[in-house]
Amino acid sequence: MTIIRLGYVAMSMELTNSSPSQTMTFKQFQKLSDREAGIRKLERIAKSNLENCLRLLKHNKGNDISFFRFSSRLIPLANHEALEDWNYLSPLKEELKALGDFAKQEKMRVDFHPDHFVLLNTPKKETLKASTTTLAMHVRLLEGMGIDPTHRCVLHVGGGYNDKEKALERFIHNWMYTPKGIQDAVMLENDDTTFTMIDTLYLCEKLGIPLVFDYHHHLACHNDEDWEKDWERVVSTWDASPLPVKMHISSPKGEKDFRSHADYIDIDMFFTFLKAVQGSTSQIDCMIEAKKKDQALFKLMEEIKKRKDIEIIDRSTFRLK
DNA sequence: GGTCGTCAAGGGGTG
DNA sequence: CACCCCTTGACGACC
Repeated sequence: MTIIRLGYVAMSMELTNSSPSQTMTFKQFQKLSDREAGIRKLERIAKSNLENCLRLLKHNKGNDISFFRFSSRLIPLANHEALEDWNYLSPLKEELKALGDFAKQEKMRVDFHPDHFVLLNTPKKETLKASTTTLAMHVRLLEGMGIDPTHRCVLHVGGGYNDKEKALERFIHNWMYTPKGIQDAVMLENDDTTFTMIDTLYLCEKLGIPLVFDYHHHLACHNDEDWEKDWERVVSTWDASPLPVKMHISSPKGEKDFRSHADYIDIDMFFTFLKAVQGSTSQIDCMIEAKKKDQALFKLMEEIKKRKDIEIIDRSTFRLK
């Protein structure tokens, strides 16, 4: 019997004034006459983001939620090339450790999803360098928290560049030049426009990377692939991971804007997926990507509780009968 | 207190 | 090659 654990992304719609993504744009930073004062301000914003992030984890604990994606904007301008000399880690040591200690103490699965400008298959050297720098920042933050970075960063395969086969091969080529510390942190996700489940499986099996299956993306971009037929292969990409199988769950906003995320999760679509994977592995962690964030998780659980074919474990975890 | 424009990134599509 | 749209949340300006 497969345990299903739900998580949500980055911010809460319930907790007020708890943004972990407050920011200062580079344009604002440049306007400041005193660069050192600007850096101190960046540090104050980062501290507030980390403190709010800890509040979010405590909010999660209070609601039995033990699966959470950190915002990738915790440290504003951390990977900006004009601030390469800024050591953002040392002034944030305590806050990072507090976050990691709490997550470990409460046995929470926490991870990141660096945004879609992080591209490992780009043909441009500068873009690859910036992507590697951004990934290195994510790994450093995890290390600062005292959390093993293994399989904590979900990425897309990248751009198609008018030649999908070549773009896949370039991923492999660039991967060989990617530091091992970053390789170990990466998971790959099928996307909604270019790289299907089978395309992504090709890379994952070849390079030993866990595949995060996004069912909504699959419905948007599948090339007539039968996902159920190859689901076992997806599960196998997690064999060597210390973490359970992970997937993304979201629902289309509408027919016209099918690829956009709806406010909440369509329970019927979710259960169509769950029924098909039932029994395939001991646990699946489902990251809810909905506009209403934690409220979407709570609403989904309310609907799930009404069903007769499930057994509730806690406020974010259940099992199919 | 809503609403709109701006910020930042790379890819992708159009002309 | 030029342009604009995609996406995200924050935030300033405006009435």
